[in-house]
Formats: sequence, structure tokens, C-alpha cells
Amino acid sequence: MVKIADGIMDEMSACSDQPASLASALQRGALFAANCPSRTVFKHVTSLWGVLVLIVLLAGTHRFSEIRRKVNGVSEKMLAQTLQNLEADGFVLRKVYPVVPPHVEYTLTALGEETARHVYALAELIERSYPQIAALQNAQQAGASASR
Amino acid sequence: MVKIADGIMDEMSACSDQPASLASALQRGALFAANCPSRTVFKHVTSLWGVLVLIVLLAGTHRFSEIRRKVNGVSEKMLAQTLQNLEADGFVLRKVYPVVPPHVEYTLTALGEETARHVYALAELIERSYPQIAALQNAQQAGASASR
DNA sequence: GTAAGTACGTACAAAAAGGTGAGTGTCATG
DNA sequence: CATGACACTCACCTTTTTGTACGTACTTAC
Repeated sequence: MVKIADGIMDEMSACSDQPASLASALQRGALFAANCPSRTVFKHVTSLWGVLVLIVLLAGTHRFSEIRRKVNGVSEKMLAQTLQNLEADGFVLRKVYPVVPPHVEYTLTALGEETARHVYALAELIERSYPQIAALQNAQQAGASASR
Repeated sequence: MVKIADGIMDEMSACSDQPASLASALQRGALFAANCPSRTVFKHVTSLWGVLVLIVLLAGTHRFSEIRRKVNGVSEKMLAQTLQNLEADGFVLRKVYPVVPPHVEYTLTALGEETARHVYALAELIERSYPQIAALQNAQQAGASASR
């Protein structure tokens, strides 16, 4: 087994509730402790809509309704919320042109692009291996129905 | 801007509801279409508990309560559910020893290890860049309160 | 003049996720 | 002899997330 996870493991006990002395630990995040702010950021990028938006924006700047058309099934409300979160976290840049039919453009920041590439790699891996997964699930289902 | 997202973009219109002729397209997943099964798998690995469990298991085989102790804040119910999902998707292997105090071990499969490495890379990136993100959010908050 | 597009905000309702506390059966420890 | 550990499961409840439908302010197209 790999041992690369030991580093992040040591941060587990960080991120407690004491306000004064542990401020730097809090700043660093520490995904493993409960009630940690970095968990929120993580949820923003790994939520389904967050992921899909990041992947769309990896192809270049888009307008609101362009994203909406590409990401099938997202409601306007959810898309607006997702984009606001990603903007607040510094992953996307929002540029408003004060013209009469509103025109807003969304672009990835440097951090957003790096994040999106990781997310994209993960999405691609799952897409690639989905046939195996589906086959496994069918096999398990068949086995379950055979055993009852 | 990068153009690597164009490949997955072409799959957007796949994954429709027709049962017969598009079975192979359905098998391939196509994360971008609505109501697609690969979205479910994706949600399993990118949910907060899913992520943390994968990272813990990257360090090696663990028992149920070991995982629970390492992943702060997870309830027994959620952990059981998460592990069942990951097992059904073929990311973790569950090995039961039929001994008198129950003994169950969880290990990553090959697919699970590959996935976990991607997830871990993403988590590490966010952890690393969290200080910047927090600083940005504080700056935005300060700007907002200054403007009102 | 009516519809549609643009980029959202808001109110309400539905659905999903998550927490809580109990119970299972056996054994080791105090 | 009572408690706790083990690995869960179940029923019930609360919280969070998400969807739906509508409104906005203005313009272009039919």
C-alpha cells in the first residue's frame, strides 16, 4: 500500500475550536477535522454542478446561458449559486459588461484552471471506468437475486 | 485557454432515454447529460465522506471503527452508507472475518486506489491554496462592508 | 403587441442528506 | 455483573439542498 496519505493524516487533530492560539492551524484548513472551512470550499468544487461548470470553463470563457445550455439539467438558480460560490472561492472570474441586454462572462482563474484540471482528470477516470463499474453492479445484482 | 475539455464535450448529447439503440452510449456514462448513472458514481466519490474515506484507505487497510475515528465527525450511519456505496462501485473491498467480536476490513481495489490518488491530489491542492482563498474571502468581505 | 433572450433574485415546496438513539449478540475487562 | 467494544441496522426526526415558478428591466425579432 501507498504511504502518501500520512502527511495529511497528521493534520487531523488540527482545526479545533480554540480561537486564539490555533489561528494558523485554522488558516491552513485541515480537511479532516470537523467543522473546517476548507470542507466548504471542497464541497463547492466537488458538487456535481461545480464539477461540470469547472469542466465547461476549462474549454474557455463562457457566458451564463452558454454554461446553462452545456450543463444539461442545471436550473438557473443552481447555476447562479454555483458560480457565486466558485467566484467567492477564487476559482472563476466574473466580468460584467454594463450593456442593455446584460452580458456577463465567466473565466477560470489560475487556481481555478489548476483545480479544474484535477477535477477533469477525476471525471475522465470515472467515465472511462464506468463500463466496468456498471458490469460489476449488474453482476452483484445477479448474484444477489440468485442467492435468494 | 486549454482545449482538453472538447472531448468530453462531444458526449453531451448522449445518454438519452431511448432504451434499445443507445445502450452502448448509456454504458459509456456521459457525465454531462442529465439523469446519467455515472453522475451517481461521481457523487459517491466526491461526497465529503467519500473523499475522506478514500484518503484514509490510501494509507492502507482499515477496520470500520478505525476509519470512523480518523474521519472526524462522521456518524456510524453515514460511514456505513458511504462504505457500501464505494464497495458497490468497486472502489473498496470488504472482507469479513466470521469471528465472535465482528471483524471487518476495508481495502482499496486497484480502481479505488487510482481514484483515491486523484481525489487526494485535489484535496491537497485545495488544502495548499486554502490560505489564499480565505484571504480573498476576507478581502471581499471587507470590501463589501466598506461599500455599504 | 407579443414573445423571447439576457442574468439573475425570491418565495415556496419537494426531495435528499444527515443526525440521534435505540437495539443486535457475543466476548473481554473491570 | 455491569460496561464497553465490535459492526452494523432501523425508525424517526431535523437540516440542508435542490427544483419550480414567477418577477425584473430592457431590447430585439416576429
